[in-house]
Amino acid sequence: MRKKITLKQIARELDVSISTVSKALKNSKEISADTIQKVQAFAKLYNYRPNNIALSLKNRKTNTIGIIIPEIVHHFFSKVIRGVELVANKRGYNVIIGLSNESFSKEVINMEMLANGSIDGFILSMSKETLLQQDYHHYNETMNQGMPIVMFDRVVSEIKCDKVIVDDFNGAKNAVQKLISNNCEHIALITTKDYVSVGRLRTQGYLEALEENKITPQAELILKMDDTLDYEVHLEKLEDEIEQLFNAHKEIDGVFAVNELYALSAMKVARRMGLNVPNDIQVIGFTDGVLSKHSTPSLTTVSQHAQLMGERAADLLIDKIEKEFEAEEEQFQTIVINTELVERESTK
Amino acid sequence: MRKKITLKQIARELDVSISTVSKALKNSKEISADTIQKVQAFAKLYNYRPNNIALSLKNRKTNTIGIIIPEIVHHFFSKVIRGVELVANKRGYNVIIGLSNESFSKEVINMEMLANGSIDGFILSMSKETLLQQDYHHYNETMNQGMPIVMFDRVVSEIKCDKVIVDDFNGAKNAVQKLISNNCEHIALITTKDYVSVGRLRTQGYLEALEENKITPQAELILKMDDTLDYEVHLEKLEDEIEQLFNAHKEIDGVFAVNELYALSAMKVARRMGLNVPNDIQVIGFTDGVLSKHSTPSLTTVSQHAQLMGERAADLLIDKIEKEFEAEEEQFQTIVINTELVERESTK
DNA sequence: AGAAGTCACGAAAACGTTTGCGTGTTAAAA
DNA sequence: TTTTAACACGCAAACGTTTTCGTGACTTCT
Repeated sequence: MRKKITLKQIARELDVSISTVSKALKNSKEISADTIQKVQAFAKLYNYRPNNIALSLKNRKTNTIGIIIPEIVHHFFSKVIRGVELVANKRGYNVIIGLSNESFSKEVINMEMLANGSIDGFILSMSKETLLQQDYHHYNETMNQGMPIVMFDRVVSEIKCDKVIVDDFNGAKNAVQKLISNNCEHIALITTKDYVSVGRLRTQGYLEALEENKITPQAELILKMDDTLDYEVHLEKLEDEIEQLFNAHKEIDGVFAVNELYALSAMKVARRMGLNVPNDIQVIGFTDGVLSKHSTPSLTTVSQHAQLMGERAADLLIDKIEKEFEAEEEQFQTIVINTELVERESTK
Repeated sequence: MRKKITLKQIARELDVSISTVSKALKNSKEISADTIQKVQAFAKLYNYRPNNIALSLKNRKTNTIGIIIPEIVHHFFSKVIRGVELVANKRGYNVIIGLSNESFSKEVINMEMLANGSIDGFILSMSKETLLQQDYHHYNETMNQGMPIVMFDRVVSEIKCDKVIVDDFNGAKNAVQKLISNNCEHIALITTKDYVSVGRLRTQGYLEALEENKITPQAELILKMDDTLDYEVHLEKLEDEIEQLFNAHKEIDGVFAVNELYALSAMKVARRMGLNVPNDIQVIGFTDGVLSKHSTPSLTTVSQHAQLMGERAADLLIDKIEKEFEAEEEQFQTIVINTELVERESTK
């Protein structure tokens, strides 16, 4: 087992200086053809590779981007990561991940770990806890130190940085419009509490679609779940509440849910109550998940193009990193990713 | 926007030497209380943090581990990552990811990118293409340079390194035994081609269970899918073949599938043919996915404890990294993770 | 043959740390 | 008062690169 070889070792073996070796490997014309040949042969033999860390230190650039997400076991986020990784690799960058686990403190810790020189910039989506506490100092501190940040999906207007978001409002609106066009007259909304911006926007889209069609929104048809609960408990409670809703409002013939699981639960409850999807009740979910495609009936959803979001975020970030030197006045942009209604069997 | 501050800058401002600053920050007793106080106050004011890259270079240690997986948009792998991240963070390490996308060359490229000093060790699962080509030189080269590797799930005996694997054989055997105990007499197997070791082992488990129960395995009940196909095409073909199988063998009353999707497809086809799950036909899948839990009927599966695998792999790797100095003769271990049969609605 | 230019290479600084050791100043011991 | 010891700090090397600049040995003009 021979360890990695360095310039210094090559230099010693070949009895030349370190600089000569370095230049020879780069085919510098300062070096004679003889020496170049000799050095390169030796380097190849010993499989020399420049040490990345040394390069990073010298160049004050790591060619690595950090991505911090609340959770990785989640289709949306893993698709985003894939997108990020895709363009990052293409552009010569590595990706280092940090999971906040929806916790504020873990988010802060993780960012601090990476911000100390390990990476050139951040791509991140805020944890729910951060969203709740509305404490954004760590983002601003990081940016103040000259580290660019691109936020995606869960953003907040108070933070000035580049952003990539989904057009939640129109996505929801179009989905509900679809239900209306399919002759639904009593459309329920299953959503989360409002502190997450995306939930709020989707609710607004729902309301807007109703109003445009002269349908008076009914508060009783809106179910707001508390999604900070433990997963298992949550699911049971969710089904219970949906069942109550359906029982109290037999007239419901359409459901728009802000995520896949809510939509699936609605279908499950409906079936349990003897209702047929999509004949008695139509359902649309919001997400990019895998459940929708494989459920029975398969679920019509609003696709978020998660991978595309990752790609755009990465491009945005790398662009900013690489033209850092032009210290023109900061110019932030927000990219809005359009949603797409993927029609499957849960709607007519 | 003030950039990150360094020891040198603090030293200059306070008119002391760099070493004094460094020592003061570490509360060295070489330094007077006065100076310590002064330096620390200044450092706190400017939010000084040691530069990680410089530390990595100096210590010849990055405190980062690289993980290379074939695909991230996949519950099994993202759960593994979560496990790795969990213990890595707890033990003071970062995680950097590389996706091979099931491609040999991408795997090699990615490993080379990371092996040049960016990380202290690898955790990886082989790509299908690598498995097919049986070209393992990059693993051996990496290990020869003193970089420890821990492989998980998809492993191969030719490579000498630490491994974390699932007990595929017994997992499969127990699942099939369960079907048999539930009075299934004609059990079909839906699997992949044999080049992936895990597929082969699961098949063996299936056969073993049959034999132990004096049931003669029938080749016609075994469906081997070619999973190198494009996903969509694959799915259609899969359903077709399952349907043919079911039609040709109406006596089938149990199905064991080597992954979630195959199991789900089997249920789908069965339902389409008017069969009731689990009354007419019982189904068990192999996986840790999210589909099983939320399908209707929900699917009985062999859980792989993916997160646990990640945790064990990370511990194994970090242990090796940290006792690297004891250059005793290499000792590799293989950790076998037991599976667990999670009973749901697709079995009686 | 002396001046000028080319060639091929080495020295050294820089990136930001840590740390062993040397040193000047002061205080305590002889 | 001289020797010794403690104290508080600075120097310099090291990690592995890249790159600017300097320099000795030839070659080539005039």
